[in-house]
Amino acid sequence: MASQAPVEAKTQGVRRAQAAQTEAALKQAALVVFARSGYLNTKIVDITREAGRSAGSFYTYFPGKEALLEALLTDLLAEADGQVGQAAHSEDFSDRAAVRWHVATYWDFAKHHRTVLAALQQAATIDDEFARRVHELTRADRGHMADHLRVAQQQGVRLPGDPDVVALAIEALISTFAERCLGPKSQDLEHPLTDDEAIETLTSFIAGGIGIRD
Amino acid sequence: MASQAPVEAKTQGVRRAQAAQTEAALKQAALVVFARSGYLNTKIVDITREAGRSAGSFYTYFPGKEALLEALLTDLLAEADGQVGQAAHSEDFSDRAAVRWHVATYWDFAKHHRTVLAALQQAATIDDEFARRVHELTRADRGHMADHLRVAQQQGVRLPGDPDVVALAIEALISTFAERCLGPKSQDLEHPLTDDEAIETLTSFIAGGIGIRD
DNA sequence: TGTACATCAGTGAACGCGCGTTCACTGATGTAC
DNA sequence: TGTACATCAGTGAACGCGCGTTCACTGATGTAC
Repeated sequence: MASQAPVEAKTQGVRRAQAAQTEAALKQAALVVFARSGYLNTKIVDITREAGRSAGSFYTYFPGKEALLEALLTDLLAEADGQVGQAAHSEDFSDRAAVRWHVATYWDFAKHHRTVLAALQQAATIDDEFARRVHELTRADRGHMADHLRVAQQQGVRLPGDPDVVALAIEALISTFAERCLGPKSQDLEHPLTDDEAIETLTSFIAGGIGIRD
Repeated sequence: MASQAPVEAKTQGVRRAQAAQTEAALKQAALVVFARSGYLNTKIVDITREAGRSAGSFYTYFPGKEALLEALLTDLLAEADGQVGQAAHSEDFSDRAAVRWHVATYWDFAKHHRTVLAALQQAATIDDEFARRVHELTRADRGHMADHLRVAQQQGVRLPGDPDVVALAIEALISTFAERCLGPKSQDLEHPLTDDEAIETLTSFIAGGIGIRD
């Protein structure tokens, strides 16, 4: 496997590949351990042990646990950006389908990235810088949603409050509900939901909540 | 002040009073520091310094930070129990007023106890035992709410999903929205809401969300 | 292709910081007579 | 009321654990000639 590297990469190649592999192994191991114990409970050696490396090896790639989490966040954003625009969607939240599209998109995202999202949340708890970044990241979403809500307003929908406030409420609802259902320590429901049930329930709840009468 | 203690309490009284005062000072100081820095970032000496005592003094009253938080939780529950039944309320969530009553009650509770609630949340992040207790405490609320939703269902209201799931969604919405608006680090809104605006918006959102057409 | 030297990923024992926790001590309060 | 001793809240320096971080070392990979 590793010995079958491309011929043109012979020079410097093995070392570079080794390094890349170790860095990837550390990130992957971090995801495993974060999911098992949570970001805050994870020690550097937990990660290196899971990755099958020595403790010192960690610092070749990351100056600390925070930097590793930032790398995971960068990966996540890169992946998310890669998927942007892959599907056009309606701007108009007076349309239930537009609401559903947003709910489903966030649900899939939250499901796929639940470990990193939970880790970011935990990091934000004790680290103001992470708190700021998480807040910044979600602000875009809220603004986006508020715009959609304003469109709906112009269509005659009577919102339960200011669009920015309602957007905050929707975000609170979806993200916390997703966390409780998908999170590593979801103990909240006896009967686990299918994705579709969750998305349908959230969509109906939000559609009704913002005043869509269908 | 301290020297004007009641005459009948002379024997043993000063010592007991001193002890009680120190314990209270530590709890009060903990609330101040938790609000300022968060539970997880708070060190024992931060609390004793805020209380104007020495580090060692802490352990006369609490075996550790967790025990202090548990004491604060006990106080909170005692206070909440003292207020139970002070107002009868409608069981029927097909009535918007019943929904509003619940929202307002939780909102006042969350506002009054926001520091302890945030601290518990943080403790639950790294401590399974606290996670279990928080989950246990909120389960009662969810069950309560699910019952109300079932009543509404019998009144012909078409819920967006299973009553237990909808109750989970409502709890997620209210608690996270309250945390974002009231929490020590609420940076989420440019224009802070009045309590009434928040309660009205939440009530309308939830009433619409569970299918009440008013 | 071969040899001698340079570079670098990876190791793990050791170091040291931060902070929780202890403990010998002080002085005030309480008790006994 | 007074005296001698006992108890206990409170002190803060010191101890030590846990864990992040470093660093001298190894062996494999890469380079020069």
